[in-house]
Amino acid sequence: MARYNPKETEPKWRSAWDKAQVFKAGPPAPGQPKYYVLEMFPYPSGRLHMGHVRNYSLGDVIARFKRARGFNVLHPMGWDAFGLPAENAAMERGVDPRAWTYDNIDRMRSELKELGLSIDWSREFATCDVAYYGQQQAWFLDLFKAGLVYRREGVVNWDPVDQTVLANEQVVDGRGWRSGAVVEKRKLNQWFLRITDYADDLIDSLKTLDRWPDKVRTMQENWIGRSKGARFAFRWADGPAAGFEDGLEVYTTRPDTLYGASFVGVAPDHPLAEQIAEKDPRAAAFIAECRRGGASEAEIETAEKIGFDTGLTVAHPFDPDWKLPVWIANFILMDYGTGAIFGCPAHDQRDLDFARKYGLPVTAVVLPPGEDPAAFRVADEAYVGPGTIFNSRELDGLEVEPAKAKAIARIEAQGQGDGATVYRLRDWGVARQRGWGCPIPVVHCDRCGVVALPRSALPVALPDDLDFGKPGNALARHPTWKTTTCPDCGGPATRETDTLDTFVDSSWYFARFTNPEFPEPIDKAAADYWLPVDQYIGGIEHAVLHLLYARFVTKALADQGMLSVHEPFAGLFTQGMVTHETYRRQGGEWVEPREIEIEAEGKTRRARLVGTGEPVVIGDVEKMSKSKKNTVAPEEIFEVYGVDAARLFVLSDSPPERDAQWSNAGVEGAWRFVNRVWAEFESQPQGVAAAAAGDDPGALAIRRGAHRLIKAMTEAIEGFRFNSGIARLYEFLNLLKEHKAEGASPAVLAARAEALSAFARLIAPFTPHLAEECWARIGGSGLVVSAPWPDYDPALTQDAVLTLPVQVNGKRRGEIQAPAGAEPADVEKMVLDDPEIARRLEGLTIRKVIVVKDRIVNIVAA
RNA sequence: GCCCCAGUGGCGAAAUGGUAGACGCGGUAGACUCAAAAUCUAUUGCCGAGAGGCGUGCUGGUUCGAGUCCGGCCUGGGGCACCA
Repeated sequence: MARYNPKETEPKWRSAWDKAQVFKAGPPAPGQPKYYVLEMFPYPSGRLHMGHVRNYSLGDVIARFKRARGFNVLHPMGWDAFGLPAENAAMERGVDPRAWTYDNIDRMRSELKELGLSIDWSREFATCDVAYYGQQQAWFLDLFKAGLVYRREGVVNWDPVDQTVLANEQVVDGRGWRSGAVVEKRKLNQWFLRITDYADDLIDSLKTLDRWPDKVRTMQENWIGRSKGARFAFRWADGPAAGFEDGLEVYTTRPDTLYGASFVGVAPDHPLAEQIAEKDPRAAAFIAECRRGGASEAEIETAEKIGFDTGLTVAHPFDPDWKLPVWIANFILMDYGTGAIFGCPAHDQRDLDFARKYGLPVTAVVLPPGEDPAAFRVADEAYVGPGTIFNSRELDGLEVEPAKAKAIARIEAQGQGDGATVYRLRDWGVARQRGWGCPIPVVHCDRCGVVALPRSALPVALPDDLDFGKPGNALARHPTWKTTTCPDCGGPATRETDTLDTFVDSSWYFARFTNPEFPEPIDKAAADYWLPVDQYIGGIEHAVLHLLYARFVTKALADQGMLSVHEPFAGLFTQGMVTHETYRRQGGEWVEPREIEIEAEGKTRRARLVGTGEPVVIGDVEKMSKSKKNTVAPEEIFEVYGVDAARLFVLSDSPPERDAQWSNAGVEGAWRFVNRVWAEFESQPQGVAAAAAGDDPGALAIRRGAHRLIKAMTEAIEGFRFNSGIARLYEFLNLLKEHKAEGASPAVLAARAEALSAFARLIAPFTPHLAEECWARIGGSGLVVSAPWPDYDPALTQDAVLTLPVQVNGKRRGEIQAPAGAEPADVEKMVLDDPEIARRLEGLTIRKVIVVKDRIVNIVAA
C-alpha cells in the first residue's frame, strides 16, 4: 500500500483550484446569501510563523465550510505594510524599505499560498500601495472637512526608541507597545482624530455586537471609561485668581458627598498651579518634585500622596460662609475630568490618605446600612458603599442616588455647573514622525496656515529616494519633497511631513476589499453588499487597539455617507497563541526544539541534546518567541508532514480561543491520521455505489456513524469547536476500521461508499488537499471544494436500541437495553424486572423511580 | 483596589443538569522485523488481588441526580487603574 505523499498531491490540488478560480468571490446573486470571512491581515515580516498558520487555518475552515453550505464567500488577503520594521531594516542593512517590504510580501504570499487557503487573491493589496493610501488620504480629507480631524499642541507620548509619538492605546504600562521603551511626555503639535465624539456610540453599540466575546466588549467599555457625575465651579472665597474669575471647575461622580468636602485640589500641571508657581518658588519646587515621579505601575503604587497648600480658598457651593482650602496634589490627573477635584476624605481612599497626612477634616456623610449615626466614624478606610446620607442638611435621609440627583439639581439651579459625562478615552493622536507611512495630505502655508489639499492633488505619494540611513523622520529631511505651493493662495508652502499611524491604514481595509480597484475610497454598492464582515478572526491583543479604531472609522465614514453599516465586524473570534515547551542547557542557554530529543519512561520525560546527549531541562510552555528559541518553522513542518497535517494539528489539539501547544508528537499524530484516512480510501474498491444499507448490522452501524458525524461536524464548525469536531473524525475513522473493506459484504461496501463520500467532504475544510485526493479516488464529481456539504438523516443519528444507565440513589448500579423512544412506564417495568438491579435493591424500599426518556433511570430507595 | 475568565488523568482536552475522562499525545505489553523505525493489536483516572470504593481546586447549598446551577473561599491568567 502506497504511503500518502503530500509533496505530490498538495501542489497538484492547489494548481487545480487556481485553474478553476474557485475562490474568487462571486457577484451578488439573488437568493444566494453572502458571507465575508476575514482574518486580521499580516504585517509582511517576511516569515510565516505558526501563529499565522493557526490564524489563517481557522479562517479557512469557516470560509470553506460556508462555501460548501452554498454561501457566496468573500475571503480576501492583504498586507499591513507600513511601519517601523521596514525602516529599521533599512537603517541596519542599508536596503530600501519599499523593496524590503515588497520582497517580504512576495515571500509570505507564496508561503500563504502553500498553506492552501481558499483566498480570493484577485483582491490583494498592500497598505503601502499608492493606490491604497491615496484613497486613505481622500477620506482623511473628508473627515478633515467634517471637523473630525484637528491639530493642536498637547502633551503627547513620545517613544524615544522609535522616535515617534504614540496614541494612548499604544502605551502599555508606561512603555511603547512595539519598542518596549519607557515613554516620555512631550509637548508637540499633533494631529488628532475626534474619536471622543463617538464615545457614547462606541460604548452603546457594543450591546449590539452579540457575536463578539464578552471579554473584548468589556475591555472596550473599560477603555472608553464613561462615568456620569457633575461638573461645576467653586467660587472664590477671597477674590478670584487671574484667569479663573468664574471659579475653579471640578468634576465629581459623587455630588451626594458635597457636605463631606474638606478641600479642593488641582493637578500639578493645572493652569492654576502653573500660574501660582510663576510667583511662588516653593510651589514651583513642589510641582517639579511631582514631575520627578515615574508613571509606571510600581511607582504609582508606592508613591506617597503629597500636596501644597496654595493659600487660596473657595466657598462651598451650598454654603457661602464655608471656606475650603485649595491644594495642589500629586494624585490629581490633569487629563481626566477638569484636572481639579473636591476632596471628600470619608468616602474616597485617596482623599482620606491625603487628609490624614495634612490634618484636614474627615466628615462622614454616607451612613452604611445598620450603623448608628452618632457612633459611625471613618478611620483608615474610606467608606465607598451604599447608605443613607447624613450630616448633610437638606440631603439628609436620602439614599446615594437620589442625593446625587438633588445635589446636581441645586448646582444647576445656582448656575454653577451641571450633570456631566466624562470619558477616559482621549482623542486619537494619529501623526507619526516617520517616513515609511501614509503622508498626511495637508500643507503649511505662511499666509493661510494649515491647508488641506484638494482631492485633485491626491495622491500625495512618498518620494522614491528617501534616506533611511539615520534615525528620525526620513520624509522631513528629504531635500525637495516637502517644498510645494499653497493650493489656496498659490504662495510657497511646505508639506506636512508627519505620516499617519499604521492603525489608520488597518481601520478601513476590510471595506476596501469589497472593491479594491474602485476610483474612490469605497465602492458603496460593493460595501453595502459585503459588509459587515460576518466573521472576523484575530488575536486578543487588538481588543482595544485595532478593533476600537476600526469601529470608530466605520462610524465616521458612515456619517460621511461612504458606508451604510455602523459596525464593521458582526462576528469576532479571538484565537489563542501558539506555544511550545522551552528547553535550557544546565548553563541556562535556551535550546531550540530541533536540537533535542525527548525520551519518556512511564510518567517522566527527559530531554537530551541530539548528538552529545547532554541533558536539557524542560521548562515552561510559553508563546513561541525567538528569544526563548522555542519556535518551530512552518516550512520545515510542511516539508516533513505536508501542509494538511500541520493545519489539522494546529486546529485539533485545543479549542481555538485557547492557546495551542505545538509539539512534534502532536503533529505526528495528525500525520498518522492523514495516512490512515488515505489507507481507508485506498482499501475501498473503486466503483462501488452508495446504497441504502437494508438491515445488515455492520452497514447500519456505518450509516448511523456517518450521519451522526455529519451532524456533529456541522454543529462543531458552526460553534467554533474545531477540536471536538476533529475528534469525531478520528472516532469515525476508528469505526470504519472495525468494518474493513477487505472481505466485506456488498451491504457494508455500499455503506462505506456512502460514508467515505461524506467523509471526504467533512475533512475538506481542515485537510483540503487530502480531501481532494480522497474525493478523486472514490470518483467524486468535480472538485470536493465545490461539492455541497453533506446532509444527514436525523432518523439515522440515533441508535434503535439504547443502553440506559440505571442509578440507585444517584450512583450508577447497572444498565438496561431499551428501544429508542420507549415510554418511561415501560422502562420502569423493565428496570424493576432486571435481576441485577433487583439484587442491588435488596432490603431497600423503593420511594420513587425517575425515568428520563432515552437517557437515564434513577431509583430513589431507602 | 475594581472588572472578566479559567482550575477535570502523566499531558492537550471531551461532556444540552443525566454512564466523568470522548479524541489525541505519552506509557505498558504483544505482533511484524536479523534489528530498528514505521505499522498493527491490546491496555492505560486513582486505590484494591477481587468484590468494590474514591475521584472534576476547597467548602457549603439547590436537585431524584451537579464538572455543569447558587453562596463563600483558594490558586492561576487577562484587562483597567491615584480615572475623582
